[in-house]
Amino acid sequence: MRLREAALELYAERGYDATTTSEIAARAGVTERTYFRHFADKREVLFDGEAELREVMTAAIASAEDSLPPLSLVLRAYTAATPLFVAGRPVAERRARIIAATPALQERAHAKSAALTEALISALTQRGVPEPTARLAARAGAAIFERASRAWTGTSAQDLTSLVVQASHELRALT
Amino acid sequence: MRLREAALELYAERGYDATTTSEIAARAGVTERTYFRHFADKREVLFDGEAELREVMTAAIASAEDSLPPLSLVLRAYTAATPLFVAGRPVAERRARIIAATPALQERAHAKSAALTEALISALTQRGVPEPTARLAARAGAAIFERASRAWTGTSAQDLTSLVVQASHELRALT
DNA sequence: AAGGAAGTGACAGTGACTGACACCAACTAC
DNA sequence: GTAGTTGGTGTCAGTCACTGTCACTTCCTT
Repeated sequence: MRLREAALELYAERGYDATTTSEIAARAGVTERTYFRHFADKREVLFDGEAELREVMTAAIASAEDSLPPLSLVLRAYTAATPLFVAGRPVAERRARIIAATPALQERAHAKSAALTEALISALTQRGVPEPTARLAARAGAAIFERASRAWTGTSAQDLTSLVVQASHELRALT
Repeated sequence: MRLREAALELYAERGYDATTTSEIAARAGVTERTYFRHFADKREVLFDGEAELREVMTAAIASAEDSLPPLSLVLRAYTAATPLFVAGRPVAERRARIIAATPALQERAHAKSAALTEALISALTQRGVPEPTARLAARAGAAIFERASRAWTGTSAQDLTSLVVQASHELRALT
């Protein structure tokens, strides 16, 4: 979508607050009205990989072996999504800079990851995990993955999966 | 503040989307402009206990005994804040209903609790806890407290602190 | 009494977002 | 082939969240 690219450019060039949706639309060669037919609001342009991510991760939970404990299911979901992260790397980096500079976008980012966590919880409960346990597992998994992910983008050398395992041990050590 | 009460009433009566900031101001007996001198935006009226909460919790971490491990510090912070939760109970309940019915407010709520987590992380690192460990502990603590808090509002019978301990064991069992 | 700080009202302006209607392609049915 | 349907778009008008600016009051200080 050209709107996405246009927004990415403009937000990077002059900042989120200083760009109007009308400008984004203009750079993409369409009308402001058309912009709002594709994205719900000014922020949403930067957050539409989410749906695919959610599907991949919930599918990973749904199709995992029966023997796995809840937290492993969650971690499995995250590692199943690593191809998406790797593929989206170049865009994700530009995006991250913009979000880091814009409180309104950070808010949306938190909402998205909260929604993702809810989706994982729902995938777990559909497999029979009781809801309170599912909540705890999903949030623990998110914490573990965030920790691993930070280490990953920091060094960018190691394998993500092994970093996840390592972070799990760290969490275990904390409890 | 009368603006807070006015907003609470109007959001409950006709819903968040269907009330204007102008109406809130009018019910409080002031101008819309005055509303925006007190609150940054239409959502913020419902979220200003946050500052006090953050101070109490970070102070609890800063003033705890030296021997406590990171996760205990975080849980200590949450239990230190329970008087605030108890005191704010009646308002919190009305507030919760409104937030549950309004995606925009849920977004803000997530942002607030993320900001709180960041504050706890910072309080931990100021005590010498390395940042990655602090992040993990803060997020684990948040997960534990959420679980305990849900059980608390559900039954409303038991002591919150013991529910926190119980939730900690649940998390330990998951790892 | 003079002056400064803090809170407010009035007013004008920008920009995000919505609803309604018309237009134009491409594809389907008959 | 023509009619109708579907999906994407432009246009226009309108609402409302939010901001900058100026003037005014009140209260507190010196």
